[in-house]
Amino acid sequence: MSRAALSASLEDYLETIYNLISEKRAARVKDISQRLKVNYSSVTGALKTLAEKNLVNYAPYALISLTADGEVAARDVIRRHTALRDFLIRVLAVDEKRADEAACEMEHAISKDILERIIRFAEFVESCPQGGANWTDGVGYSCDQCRGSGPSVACRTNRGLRAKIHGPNIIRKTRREKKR
Amino acid sequence: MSRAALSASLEDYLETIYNLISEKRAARVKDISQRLKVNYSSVTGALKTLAEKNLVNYAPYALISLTADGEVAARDVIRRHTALRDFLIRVLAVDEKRADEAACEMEHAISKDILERIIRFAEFVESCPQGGANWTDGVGYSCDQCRGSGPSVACRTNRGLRAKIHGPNIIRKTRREKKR
DNA sequence: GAAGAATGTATGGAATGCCAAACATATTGT
DNA sequence: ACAATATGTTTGGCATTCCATACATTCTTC
Repeated sequence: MSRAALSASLEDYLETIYNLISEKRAARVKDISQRLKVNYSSVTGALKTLAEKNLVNYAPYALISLTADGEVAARDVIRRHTALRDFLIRVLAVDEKRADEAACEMEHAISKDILERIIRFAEFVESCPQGGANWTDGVGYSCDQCRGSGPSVACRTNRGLRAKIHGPNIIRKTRREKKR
Repeated sequence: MSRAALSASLEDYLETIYNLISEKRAARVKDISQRLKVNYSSVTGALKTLAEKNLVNYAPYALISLTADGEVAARDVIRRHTALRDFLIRVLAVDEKRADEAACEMEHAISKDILERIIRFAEFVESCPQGGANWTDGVGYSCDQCRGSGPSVACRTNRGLRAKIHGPNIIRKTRREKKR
């Protein structure tokens, strides 16, 4: 099929085009160029590539729009971006600006499987009263019972359980895999 | 700071070299090539680049070692890899193989700030019983208090949201994915 | 210790993705 | 309407990173 896995760069273009269209009803080379901080000519080049892949409707000097396929692909990227952003903000307490920047960089390197878990986990942390952790700058995380810096007594009592649930300690050997 | 920010590719080479040296006391072109699934000639090329940057000691046909700077850089990559891997395994309950693969891809796209938080958060989840969430395949996350058939008091307070997490409707089966 | 196997290097070429500068088209202001 | 300006395109060039092929060196084995 045509599902030929887009490069990070092309994903960025798609995402930007989608956002521009939702915000301003139209995407222009100039705006894409500004957002992505690349040269006009880079944008033209990318648009041609995306047009070849049938993801954007592109004609010289005309406004740019997404094809149906392009919209699907863009939404997928944005879903990853949003999920990561939410996770960073809600779970790791990263401020919005940084979370957005970081999501930008990480969104291209995340599998569906892990994305799902991140989404679920963020939802869980948000909704489960037991799961609430608080980030204290310069200190780390604590929950209401564990306030202060180190783990409390209560926290220690359950270590065995934790270990049982999550399995024994982890081997730290790394293995490499071919990239994209 | 001669820190000229390495490419993802060069980081992979460094990491691999480091691991090979710790495992086998020596890094060879052949082994690097195998681990990274690239051609011998790509390895030679990368080694030259790394040598120019004073990160590896490279002489044709000789064993490869890291310089002091190279070792620092490699450890930094590995720290990111390990932290991500641990987080994925311990917090998101991803199986080891996948966690390792994912860490590989994400390790190049993560800022120091966020890395620190991830490390702290994983530590927190590990040590605080209140922060422990459990991933149930096909169901999602739950905490100990939310377990079992009936919702606990704590959970009832949040019933609407909890239904979203625990309810049978949102998540159906584990989905397979490929891509990338 | 030399033939053959294994390992490593050099070269040339391909794909991606960026930029600068020259050129083309469109839009705007008077 | 049309000159000035803004926007978009083309071209050529550079850097990265990979591969295939041919060549070079080192290691192994008889």
